[in-house]
Order: sequence, then C-alpha cells, then structure tokens
Amino acid sequence: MDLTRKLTAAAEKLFDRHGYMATGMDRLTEAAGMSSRTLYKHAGSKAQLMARVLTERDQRFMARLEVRRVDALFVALEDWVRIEGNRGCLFLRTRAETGGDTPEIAAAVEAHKTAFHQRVAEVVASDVGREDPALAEQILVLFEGATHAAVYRGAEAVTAARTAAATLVEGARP
Amino acid sequence: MDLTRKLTAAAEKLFDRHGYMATGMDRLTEAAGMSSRTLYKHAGSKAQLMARVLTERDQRFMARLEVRRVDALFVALEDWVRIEGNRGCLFLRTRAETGGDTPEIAAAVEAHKTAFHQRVAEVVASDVGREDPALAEQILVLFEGATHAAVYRGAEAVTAARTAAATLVEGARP
DNA sequence: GATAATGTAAAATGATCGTTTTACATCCTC
DNA sequence: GAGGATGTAAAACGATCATTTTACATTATC
Repeated sequence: MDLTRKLTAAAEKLFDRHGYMATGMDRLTEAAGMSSRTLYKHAGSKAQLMARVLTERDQRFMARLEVRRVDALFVALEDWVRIEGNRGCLFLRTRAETGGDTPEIAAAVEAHKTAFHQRVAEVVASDVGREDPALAEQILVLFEGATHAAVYRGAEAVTAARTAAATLVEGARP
Repeated sequence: MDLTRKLTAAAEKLFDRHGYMATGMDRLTEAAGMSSRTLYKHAGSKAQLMARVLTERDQRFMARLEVRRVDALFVALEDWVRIEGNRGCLFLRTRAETGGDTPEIAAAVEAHKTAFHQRVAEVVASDVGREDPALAEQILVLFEGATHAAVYRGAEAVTAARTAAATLVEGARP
C-alpha cells in the first residue's frame, strides 16, 4: 500500500468531483485515510498535490490515445467518459479555478495540452497519410467540444463528435 | 448609476477572471466601489450574485446568437472571444467549481445550456431548411469545442470550428 | 425641517482554510 | 534491544472566508 498513490487517487477523485478550491485538506485526510502530518509529507502542499494529480491523470489519459486512426480517438473518449465520468476537462477547470496564478498547476496544464495537441496531429497524420494541421485543429476542437458538451448532453455529444470527425477525415483523404 | 448593475458587472469580471471561489467579497466591494452593507443589500448572497451574473451573461450571450446561418454562429463566437476573452465557458466552470451543489447556480447553468442547445437547433434548421438534430448536435459540439480549445489554442480554434461547421452543413444540405 | 430611505466606514462574528506542531505509537534494521 | 524511520491523533496556528452589526452621513420627499 503505497501511501502516495492512495493519496493521489483520493485527491483526484475529490478534486474532480467537487473542484479544487472546494475540496478541503481535512476532507482529503479522511478520504485518503491518513493523518494530516503524513499527508503533507507526501503532498508537499495542496497546489503540489493538485499538480501531481494532473500529471498522473495526463499519463493515464494519454495512454488511451495511443492509436492510429481518428475514429479510435473518439472511441477512447467514449470509454473515458463512461469510466471516469463527464465533468469536463479537469486541466482546464483547475487552471480556471486558480486563474493561472499557481505556477505548478499552470505548468502541468500547459504540458498536458501541448502533448494532447501533438498527439492529435500525429493521429491525423497517421490516418490521412500526411500532415494536415488544419484538419488536426478541427479534430482537436471536436474532441474538446465532446468533452465539455458531454457534461450536459451526455454520451450523445461524443457520438456526434465521432460522426463529424469521420466526415471531416473522409473529406480530407487524398 | 445603478448600483446593482455596477455590482453585477464588477462581479462578472472578477468571477470570470479569477474563478468563483477564489474571488472574495472584500475584493468585490473594492471593485464595485461600495460598502459591504450595500453590496449585500443588492447581492443577497455570493451564490445569488453569481446566479445573477450568469443570468445576465446568458442574455448578453444569447442576444449575439440571434442569427439564421450556422456560419454566423461562429462569427458571433469570434467576436465574443475577441471582446470578452477566452477563458472557457463561465457557466460550466462555475457549476464545476460548486460541484453542482448550489441550487441557484445549477439552475442558471441549466437554463442557459438548454436555451443554447435550442438556439443551435433553430439556426441549423433555418440554415439547411429542415430540422436536423444530429447535425445540430455536431454544431453544438464544435461551438463548445471552439470555446474551450480557444483557451489554449487561441482564435485559431474558432476559425477551425467555423471551417468544419461549413463542411458539415454543406454535406447535410439537400 | 422632520422623516425615511439609502449610502459609507469599519469592527465583529463565527466558521473554515491550509499548514505546522506536539506528543505518542509502531515498525524494520543493525 | 537500541535507534531511526514512518505512522497516528489532535491541538494550535494565523489567515481568510462570507456575512452581520454598529455608528454615522447624505439625500429626497412630504
């Protein structure tokens, strides 16, 4: 039982469900099942803990996007939403909550979004056989839109994004 | 000088820029230029103030979407982002920050998103000449995606969404 | 020119925040 | 079996939170 893992997992759940600011450290100690002394030994600070949550989430999320076709991106998102829920992008939400003023959080968000953009561009290139930055931007927008529209439209939004992406990719194929 | 308007305008700016939870009432009194006594007479409570901010923003936003063609929706979004900035959807952000646990806020968000969905469906119907719920869902996803991708991709995201929407609408035209 | 409404300035309230500290218990390891 | 990590439990820290209250000034109306 790695306490750091246990803490990070509990923190991700609470931060995702209730927001960063609204989640108090006492709630975290209770959820993680450890004293505040131990929590701070592993967490450093609340902001550092949040940054670690984001970094770990980035790895878990990006691992699911190791695909070759655009359609598979949206299948992965369907899975993600079914398993992790549809509360929007935790990265953007956290940066918005902190106004971008917390350096470690802003850095984690920046790293994630850069990696995400690059991955989308790679998948698009792999799918249509050449680099197509304009199409990649469109797919990225569809993906981001599905993530956030799913908050109030549910899985239907992801399906719509998947269909739209198929249309756009088909039109761009040589 | 209507104090309520002045307060609501100042509150919208601060809430949008720094987040709901991170904006203290003392910062609000200072920004609105009034005593906390007067502020509470007009605001009721912080949550009620936020709900009023959202309701007013909804009106201002929806007024810009009174158009007949899908392309004009994205032109309106380009304008909005240029004027109001690109910090994502304040409605979704606020609901996420409060975990949906604040009734007046949750209601304001729900009302806005329902109206927004309906407006998109209307514009799509007006543009392609018949109701097309599937296309409307795709356009909604593109719009939401442009809003959130613009946070880190800038205006380019809105342009990409606009182009993609044109492609999708063209394909759906009879 | 008294009254009632509406404002300011500022202190007080009690709760909660993130973080640290004090005091004590286990547990490997040499 | 002594010593050093590593843990718990709980109090204490000072800051900050949303909100209320006290005391006083200004203005508009009858």
